[in-house]
Amino acid sequence: MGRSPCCDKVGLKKGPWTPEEDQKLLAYIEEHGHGSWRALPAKAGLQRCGKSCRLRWTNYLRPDIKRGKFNLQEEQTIIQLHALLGNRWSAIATHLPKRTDNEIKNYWNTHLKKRLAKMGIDPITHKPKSDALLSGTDAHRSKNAANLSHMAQWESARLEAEARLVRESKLRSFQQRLTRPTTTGFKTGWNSVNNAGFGDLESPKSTLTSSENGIGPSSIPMTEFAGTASASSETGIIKQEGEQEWKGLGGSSTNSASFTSTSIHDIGNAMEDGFINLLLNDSISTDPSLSDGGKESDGNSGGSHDHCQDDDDNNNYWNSILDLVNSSPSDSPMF
DNA sequence: AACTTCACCAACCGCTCAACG
DNA sequence: ACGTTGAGCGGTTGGTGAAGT
Repeated sequence: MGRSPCCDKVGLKKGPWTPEEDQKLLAYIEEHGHGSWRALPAKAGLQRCGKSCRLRWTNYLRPDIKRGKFNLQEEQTIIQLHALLGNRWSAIATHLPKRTDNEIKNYWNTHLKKRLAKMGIDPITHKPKSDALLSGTDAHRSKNAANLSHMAQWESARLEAEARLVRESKLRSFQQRLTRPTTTGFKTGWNSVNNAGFGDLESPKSTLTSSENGIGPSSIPMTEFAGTASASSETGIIKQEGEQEWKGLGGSSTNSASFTSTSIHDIGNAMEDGFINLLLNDSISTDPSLSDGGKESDGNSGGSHDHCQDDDDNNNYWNSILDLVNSSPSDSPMF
């Protein structure tokens, strides 16, 4: 798997792009498409490596890019998807129309990560920091320890499920094209994306994107997360089309210790049976201010909440994440 | 006004994976 | 089956402007 020499080649320019270079690249792609990135620079008359051209195009020049400040909704989306997907920026980016993975990554690193840290939330685990975990009563410590264990279990399951989904989605995508175009609910949602004709759009996305699409059906707007300031319902959870396939997502209180992901033939089932309950029932401690629309904490980060309230908040937080995943890009951001 | 520190973000680097011969 | 190549992804760096001293 040799790495391409790329910009190591002598004579190739590096560093910031000039307006002239941008113009050349834009003009060439508009006329010919990018084709082979490696071959593009020579054809376009650029002293750049193909990789540099590709990055410039995907992160800056592409016409469907939205630039500027992230709004509250976008922040919520990033935080909540990050809680679920981790640093899978390209996957997260598919839920944020017109935003690039690079931009999201930068925004996370420069804003959101710090904000969460400031709120006492570990930006990696999206849980209260360890020092917080170690404080409190024995009962709380015990519970937190259990949560850690569950989180590890969940993470493991999630990764495995994701990997499986990548493989299966490709197969299923092909099969679906041959059979039925209709979709309802999350289990087939990704097929709707595939069937919706996105195939002829340029897709620089990796298999992770496929996996991600597999989780989320299309056509559901990313609005109003649980517990957000804008939440419209009592619970803050929007009932989405296809939610019946998520039955029990928020209401069940059965113990999820039996969850295994070794046969996640259908990630929906796996999520139902497994980490959803696990998350919702075991009350993963999360700063409630997170659920507050991603806004800066107003200072009542848990202290004024009783135990039940914490559980509700946690449920809402993770519900909202799952709800979000149950949605998909309102349009195709990248492709 | 000069200097330092901080924040932001475009771009690069290096790794991985898939396609292809 | 194996090696090579192209492309994508995530982590990191470095330049630049803003804010602070």
